[in-house]
Amino acid sequence: MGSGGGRRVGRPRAAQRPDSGLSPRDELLDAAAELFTTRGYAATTTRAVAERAGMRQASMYHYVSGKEELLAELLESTVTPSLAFARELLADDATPPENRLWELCRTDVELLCGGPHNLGGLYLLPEVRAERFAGFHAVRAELKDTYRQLLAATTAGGALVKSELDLRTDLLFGLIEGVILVHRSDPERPVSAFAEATADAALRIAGI
Amino acid sequence: MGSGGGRRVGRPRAAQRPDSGLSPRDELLDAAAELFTTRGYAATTTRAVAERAGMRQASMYHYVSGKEELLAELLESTVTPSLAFARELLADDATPPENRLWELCRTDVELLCGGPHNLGGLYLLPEVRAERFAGFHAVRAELKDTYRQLLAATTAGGALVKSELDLRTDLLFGLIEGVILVHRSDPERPVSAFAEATADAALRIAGI
DNA sequence: ATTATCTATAGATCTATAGATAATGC
DNA sequence: ATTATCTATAGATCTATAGATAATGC
Repeated sequence: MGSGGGRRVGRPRAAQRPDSGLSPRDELLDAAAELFTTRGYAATTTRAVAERAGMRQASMYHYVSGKEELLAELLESTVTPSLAFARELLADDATPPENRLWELCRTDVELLCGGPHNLGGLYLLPEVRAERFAGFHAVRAELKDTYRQLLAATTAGGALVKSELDLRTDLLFGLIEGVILVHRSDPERPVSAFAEATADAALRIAGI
Repeated sequence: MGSGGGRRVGRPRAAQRPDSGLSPRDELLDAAAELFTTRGYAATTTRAVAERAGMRQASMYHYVSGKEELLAELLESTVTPSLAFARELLADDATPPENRLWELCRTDVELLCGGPHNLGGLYLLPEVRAERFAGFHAVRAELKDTYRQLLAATTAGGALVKSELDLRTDLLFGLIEGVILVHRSDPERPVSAFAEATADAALRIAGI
């Protein structure tokens, strides 16, 4: 797929552009990511997404059923890698829980703030709370639970009663997701040093 | 203003409701706060705001020029009290800076998460970045600068070079605003204990 | 023949204005 | 007369479908 040199089946696009190397569906997802994070979901029209992806508004429907599908896919694609890594860390009982928790924080900040668009910013969209995105919420809840388990496994965390552990988990997870706001206000800051500093801060919050 | 017993000038409203005690403009602001925070700004129609406030869509224009004015006013009304209090604290040199910073964090969390609607949630709307809301951004920037100055005045903060101080300020301010996300995910949690716990966490982040 | 795209558009909004109406105030 | 509201609607969208078109593939 992707390029292929030139000749492609089907009517040519009206506005020809240099081949991006992406499949048309990925071009749409990329365009949607950019527009949803900067202008918001409701404020982004199907026309804006399609034209940014290099096609006409109606052609979009050849690849997706509408805006909702684009947002659902973008959301899941951001949280799924986090969860996969979190599960690995949870299983790795050769490393002290404190170190694993730090590493989880650091990679999550990298994932939320790295990449071309501010994908983490999607989490802030009010529309995300809709039932339609239950899949995303389920994965995110499982990720949060991994934070809780790792925190509970630390020396400091082991000493907490449930309500305290829950509060610490919420603050910890809140700091990690809140980092989206910090990144948004200064997108130029180098991500990797920032991710480490945030992981340090996260452990301090957790009382470690 | 407000009630007055009953008899009011002008054509009666089509859908009569018990007197809320608020002026019509405040009824509109209240309705907008609820809808903007839950559904988002772009997704909220002028009709939805007006009817929730108890009047017909067109009547809204008697009080405001449109949705933008409502959002601008709501934004400023949330951040202005924070800044007023922050200035007081900055001037109060009888109290140790550590205690003043803690108090600032605590009250800001109360202001962001207290109140009937999740007003802090307005900060998360993508539309807020628009030039139109420069007034809000200016006030917010001044508030953030107060955090920086208080942090710099602490023993721990005084030892930091500028770039470190900036990073700590960003993380600290990010935690406070990120608390909106935590509150959103569990609005039932009692605010005042939560505000204190967040202030504790904030000072730990700041390295105090 | 199959495919990817296009153009055109119906139907459903949504905003903001124009002008009518039903109260009180004097 | 003044005021707060109403009803009606023009003009500007925006979404999703129908049907045409311009490529390649066989």
